[in-house]
Amino acid sequence: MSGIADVARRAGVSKSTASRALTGSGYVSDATRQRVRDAANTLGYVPSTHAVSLATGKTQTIGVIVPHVTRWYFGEVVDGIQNALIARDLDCALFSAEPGSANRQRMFDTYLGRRRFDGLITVGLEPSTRELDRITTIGKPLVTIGSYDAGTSAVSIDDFEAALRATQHLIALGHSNIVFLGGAPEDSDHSFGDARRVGGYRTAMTEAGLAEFVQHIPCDVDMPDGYAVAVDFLSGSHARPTAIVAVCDEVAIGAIIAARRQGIGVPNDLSVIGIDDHTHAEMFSLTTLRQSPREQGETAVELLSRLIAKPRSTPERVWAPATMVIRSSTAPPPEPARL
Amino acid sequence: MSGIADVARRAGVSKSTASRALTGSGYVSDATRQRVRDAANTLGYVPSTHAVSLATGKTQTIGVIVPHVTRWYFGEVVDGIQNALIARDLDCALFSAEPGSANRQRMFDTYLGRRRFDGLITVGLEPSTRELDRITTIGKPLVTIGSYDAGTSAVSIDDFEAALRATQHLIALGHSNIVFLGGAPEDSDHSFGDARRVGGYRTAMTEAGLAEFVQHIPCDVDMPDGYAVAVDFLSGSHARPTAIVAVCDEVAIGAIIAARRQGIGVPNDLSVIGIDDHTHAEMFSLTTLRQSPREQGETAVELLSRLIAKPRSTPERVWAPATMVIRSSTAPPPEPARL
DNA sequence: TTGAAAGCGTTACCAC
DNA sequence: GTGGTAACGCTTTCAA
Repeated sequence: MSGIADVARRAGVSKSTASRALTGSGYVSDATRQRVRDAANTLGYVPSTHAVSLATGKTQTIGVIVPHVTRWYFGEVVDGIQNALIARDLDCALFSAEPGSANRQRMFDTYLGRRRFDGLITVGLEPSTRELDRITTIGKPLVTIGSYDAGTSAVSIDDFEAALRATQHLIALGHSNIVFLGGAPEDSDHSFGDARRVGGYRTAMTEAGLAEFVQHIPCDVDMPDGYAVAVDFLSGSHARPTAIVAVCDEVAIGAIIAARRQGIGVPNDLSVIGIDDHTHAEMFSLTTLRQSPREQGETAVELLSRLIAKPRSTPERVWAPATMVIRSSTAPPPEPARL
Repeated sequence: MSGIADVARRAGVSKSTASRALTGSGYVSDATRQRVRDAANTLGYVPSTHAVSLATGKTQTIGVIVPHVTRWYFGEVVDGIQNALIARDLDCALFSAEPGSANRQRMFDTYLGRRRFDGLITVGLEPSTRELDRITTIGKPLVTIGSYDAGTSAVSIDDFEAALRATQHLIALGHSNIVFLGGAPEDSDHSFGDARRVGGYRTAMTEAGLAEFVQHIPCDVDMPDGYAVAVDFLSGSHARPTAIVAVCDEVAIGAIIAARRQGIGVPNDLSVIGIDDHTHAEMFSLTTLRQSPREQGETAVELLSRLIAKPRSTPERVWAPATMVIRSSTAPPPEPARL
């Protein structure tokens, strides 16, 4: 574990010169620079990041806050962030903030306060006002992925438009009785992306004169609950819808499985469209709006790096693309419905 | 951003006393301790971790190496680790090491060398000998989850026994033509847990005098590939097996979906058993051996903490439990097979 | 029980 | 171009 002093001695220069040669800041002759580098190499010199941090005030770390890492979207984003970070020689400190957990509170109180990061990326975070307040008073650059939008730098798809297009696709196929499946109930106070998607659906329906058919069936945003809720309402006595817009692919897939279980053919009896293009979407021939959380993670790192380099620059809002991928879970409604 | 000097001044003591009072090391009178604490509180004092690290040599961070975070097992483990870490006031530095990626190499070379962690947890890592070498020469405490076993502290289920029991369950139901689905091919050089599971299956079959039926069908360890490969061999012309032992639940679920698609009834025509008790297992009524990656993560943190506290202590090997959860994807073989 | 001062390993300012 | 030296913010002897 040799330090910069050892390197300097071996290269026959002072610590300051060695530092300059190694970090590339300030004037050093090419000859000395080479000597210092050689010395560092043969010594296997690795700078102590603590010392560097203490001296520079930079941590070379960025913090990532994520509700949990087990849902597809979050996992992909984290992997994307990781990749971008490694390429830039930055460390990734992961903080999970499961909604409602004691640890979340602790994380906000203790961890954030330590400021062991040069910048923060929050993914899918739906902060309470108290939490939001905490985050902003930290005073570190911040980029938000796929969640709230408070004038900070942010990247996400346009949730409203994605759901709008998904719904319009169904309408164009001839459907009228279209249901929106998934997300928190309308009156819930923390519904961010979900709520915008419901909004897009609602608007598409209304604009097409189908306001009477508008129906939002809330459920947890995961496959098992999508399945369970779909089983329930598909077997209900009311007029079964001919199409479903799901809040995301996981819920869509849950619905497809539910339908199959009940002998309801997809897409012949029921069309289903999702949002995401989940890894499993192809397997279920799911028509969906593709987004790439991985790339969103990379983009966020890019924005954050810029913010760290120029702290006073204005926040940027990046709209990630969502492109329609038509597979075979959507089709025109069955004949009777057309009458 | 007040420092310990400010606290000391406000409490009317020296920096050293303030430090002792706050860290709880060394003698301080109760009265002064209280005064220092009050001062720290009103000032909102947060120690600079860099300075602390520099002075103590401890980083208060533990590193977690994981291939990626998008598979169920890994995601759950990481969440478990996170939870345990937060409770101990430790930071989590995440390193992804996707097999074969350029970043993996970079991570091993650069990141590990920085030693910005007091200990390391590797999850499902299947290290090359070069990588293994690198990890051990780091000289930091190490705990391994669900992967190789090199005399270091480790936690995982007994893969061999889990597959053995899964297979025996099928045999007890009356099956003979039982296939093992998933994992790397036998001759692959990096097959760790998978290979042990194949071994358990093979042993159970042999012991039951069913050696002639032994058949390992490799596939990637995820649902889409389990599905694809199952579609293939279930529709093949050869005698279809009456039961499948899947390397994990994701593959098992893929197989179930494949079977359904082909009109093969589960469990009437085909029994399927998995290992994991994946979040989706219940939804597919999957019989499986339950393990809790979350708890394994927590256990690993516990082992690691002990190792960090007493660096010379001997490594511990923890076998996580795997308990059979019988749902309805397994049943006796169809009549013809019994003859 | 307390305080002064010496590190910990860098960077950065300021002379030379 | 280069070297001396003072930070950076804390912990930890060692005296008192």
